[in-house]
Amino acid sequence: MTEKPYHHGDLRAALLAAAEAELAEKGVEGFSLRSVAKRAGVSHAAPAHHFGDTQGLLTALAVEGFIRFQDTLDAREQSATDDRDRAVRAGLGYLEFALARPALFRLIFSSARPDYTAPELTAAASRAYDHLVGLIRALGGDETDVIALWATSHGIADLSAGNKLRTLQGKSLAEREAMIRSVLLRCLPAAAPEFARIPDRSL
Amino acid sequence: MTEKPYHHGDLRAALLAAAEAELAEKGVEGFSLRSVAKRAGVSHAAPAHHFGDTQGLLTALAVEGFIRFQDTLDAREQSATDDRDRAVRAGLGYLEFALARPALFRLIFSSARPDYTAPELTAAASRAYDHLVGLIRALGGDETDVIALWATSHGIADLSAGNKLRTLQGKSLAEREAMIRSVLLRCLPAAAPEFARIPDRSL
DNA sequence: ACAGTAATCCTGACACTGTAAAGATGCCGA
DNA sequence: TCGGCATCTTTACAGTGTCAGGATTACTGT
Repeated sequence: MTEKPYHHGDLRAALLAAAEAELAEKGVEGFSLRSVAKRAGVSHAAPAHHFGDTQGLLTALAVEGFIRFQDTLDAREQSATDDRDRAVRAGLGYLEFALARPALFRLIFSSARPDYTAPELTAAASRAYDHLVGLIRALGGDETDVIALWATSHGIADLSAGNKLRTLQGKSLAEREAMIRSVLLRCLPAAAPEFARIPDRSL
Repeated sequence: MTEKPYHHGDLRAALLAAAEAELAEKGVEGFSLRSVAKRAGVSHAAPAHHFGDTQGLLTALAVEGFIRFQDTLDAREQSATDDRDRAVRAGLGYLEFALARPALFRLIFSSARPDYTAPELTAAASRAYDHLVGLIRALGGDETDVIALWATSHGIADLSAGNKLRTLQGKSLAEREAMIRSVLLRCLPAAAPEFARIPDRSL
């Protein structure tokens, strides 16, 4: 039987997985490095070699978080009917991620614990941002439109992750999505002029 | 001379002030109760009597935070020209507070450390929410409009507090306010029908 | 095949943290 | 005045992050 070899084999990945579980249970503020090591069945100082310190581990976890975040958005955008619908779906994906992994969401967007000067992290974050810019560009939007879509998507997601939006929680899933869609649509750049006046059937 | 009497006099208020300073310097995640006690020039166990534990202190601080938050919004709304402008100014106040006290902002909106079941805290939070609902009601809006204004205001504020909106940081203050105003205006319920079509002069 | 080196992981230690228990101090009412 | 009580301190303990040094294993060149 494998009696726990001295060398783990892939401790780095195991620690990242343990860290994600720890994060999901305790949140960013209750995150403990020693507890992560215990989860991975390894000594409390083992993570140091792979990640340096706690900040290093959380930075690596944030990188992974950004990738999963983008994956969630991409998955939703797959089934888009046009560019406008695509942007709206991105916003819904934003919310989906925040609800599915609230702690990870907080880590990558509202925590000071990761090192945001680390090149891998800035790269991962920039990738997500560039993707957003692409969505708006496709609609002929400008900087203001980018801020509008991002801020609104982020606001809905962040408030939902913190259970602040009680109004939405009472509704059914269909009702919720409908409300959010209508909110997100307001943020998009105005449709082509010949259709801009048609009340609510831009889709 | 006052040679440090055994009884402080108003330690509760002094601790709250020290806690706010600690929060501003170290952030929610670096907040230390012992360090707060040291700031107030008192033993590390002194806060226990007034606030129970760290959560109690942070809860009390969050209550104060909500009050200041609302004060910031109110101040901005004072100089509003009409209900529409009032709602926009509220959003700008939201941002102002987040930039002036990012850590306090995080504490009341994105932290799991305060006890959100505490009646004083839920009361303070509800007051802010009710005020927002009032703003939307005055414009003839519904639940969706409340979410739209809140989420967008919150998104801009939260992203700005975390220095994520590099786009805005480059601009001048006037440019920034103009962009945000235009974003917030999209979230408001449509203006009265006879003015709805006028391109950009709803103000 | 084998020795040396580097990578990996562990043990032990230190300073710091939050919390609880028990003692010291001074205020205030009976 | 004096006892009770709120207030604050001291002491203690378990848990945390990080560092230094030692143990174990894998890998590399010969």
